[in-house]
Amino acid sequence: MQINIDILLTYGATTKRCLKGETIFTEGSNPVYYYQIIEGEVKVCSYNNDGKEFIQGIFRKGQSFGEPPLFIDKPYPSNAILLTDSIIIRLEKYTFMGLLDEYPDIGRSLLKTFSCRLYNKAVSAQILITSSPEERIVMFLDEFKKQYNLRSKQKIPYTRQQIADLVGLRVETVIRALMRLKDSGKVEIINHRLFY
Amino acid sequence: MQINIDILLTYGATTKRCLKGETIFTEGSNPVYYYQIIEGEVKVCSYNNDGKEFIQGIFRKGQSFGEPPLFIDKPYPSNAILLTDSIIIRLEKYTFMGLLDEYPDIGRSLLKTFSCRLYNKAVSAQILITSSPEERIVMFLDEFKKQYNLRSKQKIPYTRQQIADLVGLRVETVIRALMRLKDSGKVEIINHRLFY
DNA sequence: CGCTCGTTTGAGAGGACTCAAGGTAGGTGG
DNA sequence: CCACCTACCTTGAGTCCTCTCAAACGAGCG
Repeated sequence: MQINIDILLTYGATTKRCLKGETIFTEGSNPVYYYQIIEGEVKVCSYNNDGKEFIQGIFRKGQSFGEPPLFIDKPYPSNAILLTDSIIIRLEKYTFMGLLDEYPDIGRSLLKTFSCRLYNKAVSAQILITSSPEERIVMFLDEFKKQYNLRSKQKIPYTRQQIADLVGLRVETVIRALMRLKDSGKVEIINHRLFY
Repeated sequence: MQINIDILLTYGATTKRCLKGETIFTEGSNPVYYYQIIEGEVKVCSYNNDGKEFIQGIFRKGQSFGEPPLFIDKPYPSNAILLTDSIIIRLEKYTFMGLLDEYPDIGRSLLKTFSCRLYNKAVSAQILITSSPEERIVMFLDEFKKQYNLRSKQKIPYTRQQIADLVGLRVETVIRALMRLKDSGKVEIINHRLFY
């Protein structure tokens, strides 16, 4: 989802520079803004009782995030945290709703975005119930590449810890699985960098 | 999501009686219809490489299902199978899109539905990465009750197998976890029937 | 009664997790 | 240019517990 920045500004949106590690919203709080990334990276994540982190998704330049709770009367189920220094533009919830009324196309593309996300969630649920760590990781990598239309042997822009948090495993397990995947030729690891 | 049946019929939707076990659509096939349940129950599920089933969701009377792929050019990521004899109404994809144009309210409520589902998926991802079976099940039951606004000590309308397939465990594990939950007083089991 | 579908119980194996420690790369500052 | 720091990666050993397989029990229905 991406709304033209000029339109957002016309509607009174404000931009803000933020630092790596800053929190945009937290689990349990009530949604007030529509957010879109002008520059930088955001992770949306939550924690289970053990304190284990699960990354619902990582959003990059141009993408919006955290919209669903705006439409239903529920607090955020997750946290949004900056992975890098970023510039974020945000628009007040009610203004955003007005904008939706004015521009039916935005509603339509939001439907598309949500559809896409639901699709991805269906796939990632699939990943989460797969028992073999190798399979989980390969499924995740496949999905990642499909999402960004990448060809073979791309550098994977995730740390082992992030992969672990995305597929629901522990770092050590991810590392050991990646080793086996390297041995069987499915991935390449050059100087600790992962390629697929 | 629920569209008025008369409107659907006006637009040329057709209703059909179907039998328990029938498949409405299958993983990998291309979406052609919007579906809504007039009577009965549908499970949307997929299978991982081990053949283990994962239930993405169970839909009941009045609900629509399988809409997201209509909006993006992707095949279904899951199968839809009838859990009971049912009556299903379906509308051709392109007609459905036209209907969306005519009735902005439908688009709006679809956004709400999708938001709800994304919210639930966020929660269920949370469930899937939780290690303790007891916790998984309790989280699932909590979510189920919240979704339907139920109070305490409700009969849970799922078989152990279905719970297992919903939270990503094996039947036996679910049964043993339920036993422990019964012992600790968190659930009640009367004559094999589960209450929470 | 006899079928079917769902539930229960037991024993054993495998493998992810945990904890603890050490290694490596890239950036910073003296 | 080197020492240091931090974030990330890697390895090992041991435990725990889910999964697997196999078998039996229970309830509902024609």
